[in-house]
Amino acid sequence: MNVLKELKEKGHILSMPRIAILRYLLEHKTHHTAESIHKALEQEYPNLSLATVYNTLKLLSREGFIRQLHISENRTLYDSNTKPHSHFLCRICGKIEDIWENEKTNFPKEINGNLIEDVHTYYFGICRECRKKYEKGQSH
Amino acid sequence: MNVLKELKEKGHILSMPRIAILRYLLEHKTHHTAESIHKALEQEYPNLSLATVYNTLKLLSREGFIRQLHISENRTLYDSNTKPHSHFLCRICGKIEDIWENEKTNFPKEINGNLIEDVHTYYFGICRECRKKYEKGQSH
DNA sequence: GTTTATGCAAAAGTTTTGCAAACTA
DNA sequence: TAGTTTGCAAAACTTTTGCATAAAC
Repeated sequence: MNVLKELKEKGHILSMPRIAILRYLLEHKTHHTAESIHKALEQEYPNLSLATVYNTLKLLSREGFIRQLHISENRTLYDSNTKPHSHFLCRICGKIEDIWENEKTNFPKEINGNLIEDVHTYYFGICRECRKKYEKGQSH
Repeated sequence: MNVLKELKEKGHILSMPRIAILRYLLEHKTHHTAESIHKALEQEYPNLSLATVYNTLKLLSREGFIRQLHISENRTLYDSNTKPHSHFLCRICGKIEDIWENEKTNFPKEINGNLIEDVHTYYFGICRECRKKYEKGQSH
């Protein structure tokens, strides 16, 4: 994996837990919590600790291999899909959906003298499926 | 205050803590944490509890009097300025700045079948002041 | 008088940290 | 071997909750 090489070139040790977590994230390019990653790997790596998962996720965020999302309340999500995109959260069922908008790739590089390095856009509302359920409920 | 009347009309009791917190928020239209509000009011209301601040902020968010921001890590910010605007977070000093963009008032009402009710846009980068310091540091 | 909110303390949940042991280079 | 990282447990933080008391309507 190219990413492992990159991580090493940035001066970090390629430990077992790091390789395992990174491989899992690359094979599952979606949103994860530290706990969900830990759960997913605990069969294969029985003594992987949650603290290590947290520390690794922090490292991978710092180095730009994943993105942290703060769309859900009081819990960080880690997105292993780093292509620029937005997110939608359904306030009924809690589902999060990727939103692909062309203009998100070219955001302003400066606003009021502030250097802009990244943008996160979160949409909130009611998803397709919940709308259907709701409309059915209304119609009879 | 008109807002107090509104709160009452929505079926909520106008208790002392609620009036105090709401008045404070209206007089300080910026970003707060539950703790900062509690600190600001503890001289005037010595036995105001932090739990009540949290409960009141949740109520006010639900009723649309304030907006919750999740731009900082692992701590909710409450914005008493409800006019549609975005936010910028400096990754050096941690300062948060309001960003006023015209297009933020008319976001799409539907994306891929999902009903969009609200949008939060967070910009990340380096603020004016930190850029100056950094550029000075580079120049000698 | 009935209902709802408060304050306190305890609980719950997420994330971080200290440190001896284990691992990587 | 030197320097990092790990796992564990404990700590740190933010936020929520249960319940008797107090306040609002």
